[in-house]
Amino acid sequence: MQNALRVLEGRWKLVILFQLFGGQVRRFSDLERAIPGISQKMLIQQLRQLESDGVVGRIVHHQVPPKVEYHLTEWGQSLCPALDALLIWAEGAPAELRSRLIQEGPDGDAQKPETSVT
Amino acid sequence: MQNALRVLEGRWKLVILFQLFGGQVRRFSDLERAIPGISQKMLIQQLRQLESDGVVGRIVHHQVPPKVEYHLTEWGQSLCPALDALLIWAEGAPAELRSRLIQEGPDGDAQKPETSVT
DNA sequence: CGGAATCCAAATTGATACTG
DNA sequence: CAGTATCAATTTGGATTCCG
Repeated sequence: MQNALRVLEGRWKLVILFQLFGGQVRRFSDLERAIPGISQKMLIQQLRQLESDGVVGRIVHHQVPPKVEYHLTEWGQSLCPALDALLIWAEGAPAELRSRLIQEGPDGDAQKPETSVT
Repeated sequence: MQNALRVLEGRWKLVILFQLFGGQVRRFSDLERAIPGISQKMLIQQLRQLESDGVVGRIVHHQVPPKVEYHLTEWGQSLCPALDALLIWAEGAPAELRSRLIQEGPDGDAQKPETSVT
């Protein structure tokens, strides 16, 4: 079980999966454009991992300008309900969050203990 | 939206959340024991992040042997449907995965191109 | 018990440049 | 277009020691 969750680990995995949500087929450059901030390296790396984990499928069209399309595999599709639920959850995010996380990368070993006491 | 997803990023975040699933209240040591492989440092770190992101709540009981309990906040609770869906998804994981991921940590810039061609 | 602090190694990510 | 290659910068993770 932990193993399955590890498939989703990674800075861009979920974001990518959302792009492929519902059976969408997208080209490499489409994804690149659709995901601001991601680098080619990260995009291809995460895609490769998702691919080798069996969540994403890749199809190469040998044309003059190369064309490669990505999509969710069958198992990947079975993730949709979860992605959907996550989407709903994300919408209910506290307004603070929407802006805070942008600047400060996760963590930093910051601390501010006692939150509530009895 | 990307922001909300980042809240769940982290090697142990989801695992911890699953422990708090459904309104469970657990002590620090409970979590430590329930999550094999995690270190105190990681546990406290991830908990603090989840806390500052408003997903997890923390209550300190000033007793002789200290006692601290963690639980999902209201927003955290709203994540349950998603966790549930993930649980279901994870169960349908290909048998291969169940064992593969254990050894090889994610990535490593590994590559094996052409998966399927037209 | 429930951390905090430190040190340090390893993994992940990012920016940039280059290629078939 | 769809990557690959490299290198540097962050992050992450683990082990250990100490504290109220």
